Amino acid sequence: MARKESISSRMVLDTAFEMAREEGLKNITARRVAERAGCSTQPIFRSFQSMEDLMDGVYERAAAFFQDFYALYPKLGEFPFSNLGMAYISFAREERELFRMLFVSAEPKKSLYELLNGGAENVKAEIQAAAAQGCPDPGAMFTKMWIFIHGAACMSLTGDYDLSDQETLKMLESVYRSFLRERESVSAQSPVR
Amino acid sequence: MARKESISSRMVLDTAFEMAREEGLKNITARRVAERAGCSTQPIFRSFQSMEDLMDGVYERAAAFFQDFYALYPKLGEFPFSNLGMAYISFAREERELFRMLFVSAEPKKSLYELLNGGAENVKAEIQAAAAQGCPDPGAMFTKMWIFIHGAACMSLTGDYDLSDQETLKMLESVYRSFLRERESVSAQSPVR
DNA sequence: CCTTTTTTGTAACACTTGTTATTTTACACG
DNA sequence: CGTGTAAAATAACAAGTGTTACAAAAAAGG
Repeated sequence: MARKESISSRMVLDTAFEMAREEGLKNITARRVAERAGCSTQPIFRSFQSMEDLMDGVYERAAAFFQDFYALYPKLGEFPFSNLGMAYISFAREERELFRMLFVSAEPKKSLYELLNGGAENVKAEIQAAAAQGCPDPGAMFTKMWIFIHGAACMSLTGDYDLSDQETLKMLESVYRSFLRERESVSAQSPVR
Repeated sequence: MARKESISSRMVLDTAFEMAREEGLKNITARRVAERAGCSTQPIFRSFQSMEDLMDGVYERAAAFFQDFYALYPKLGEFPFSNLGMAYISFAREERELFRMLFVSAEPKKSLYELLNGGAENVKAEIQAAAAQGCPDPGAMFTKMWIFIHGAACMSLTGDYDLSDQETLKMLESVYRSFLRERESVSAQSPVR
């Protein structure tokens, strides 16, 4: 009875997401998405109420993408935080723009806990693993490890980090062992929410 | 013989810099700078060839601002990296937008060394101080300390870091001592250029 | 006071943006 | 084979951008 849909909202979101992946949210316009999708701007606004709406969708897609990346990341090290750390740093290196969007943008839409695969379960597991290895203050350990991991990830954004995965893994383990030995504890209040 | 200048290029740059300090470079337009400076857009383009030119000036001003901030930062701790670390982290917390512009933006115009007060002198001093305290691999020590410091700074950008200066200082010292004890060394190649 | 010269203000241009009105197109049912 | 209907294309609008042509203003020397 009516014309068949040729540009689905899925296709629009796919296109916008790929662009965001390559160049960030900054220069994504309705016309450029349309051009890349091979259509006019009309199908975009049929699927999404506004560009802001589409950008929200891109953000959600990026969050899901990170969660998949994390879930599928190969287990490289045996010590606590090795998997979380390596996945996080690799994500920053391989998906700079998505990492920026999710973890350093000015208006964070989701907290770290939300982004780490449906809550704090993974984080809790790492903390318990550290405790099992005799860490006197697992909370402080997590705080410090996380700051370090975040630092390496953010450093890769500006091209100031060029260690290989192997070197990174070795460094993370070395840092973890350093922290494990340290008796002094940081304040009880964790900076990571 | 001619009309007296009422809006100097200095005034224009001051205005644009203050705006960048508050909200970043993103939404700075000729008309908004003019409005805030209390003039039309004309004096802006008399002083600067283009908006890009003005933004370059803002960046240079931000770099100088950071160097002053660093130079004048009170000496809070005695251990190596305490001054550099505390100044860097405080700068990130107190001047989020400037920190973003200088240290996490996609197109870094100046390297870290250039930004750290005219070269690597301060960094070298920290490394030598660490060596004097018996650090077996001062280069690796610097790499790890710097990653940690950068991590804390970047974490404060998203509101995920809320330790006080005192707590931060204690944590930095604790981390430094952890690294000092660690015998294992990271790869010889430093990620920080 | 008048003229010259430079600075400033006004207004415009060309372009890009999100968004929407309107026309065209293509499908599926009668 | 029309014909109604939803989708897509076209083209427009309003707002905002950098930038510039041009007119108004102000200072200083004659």
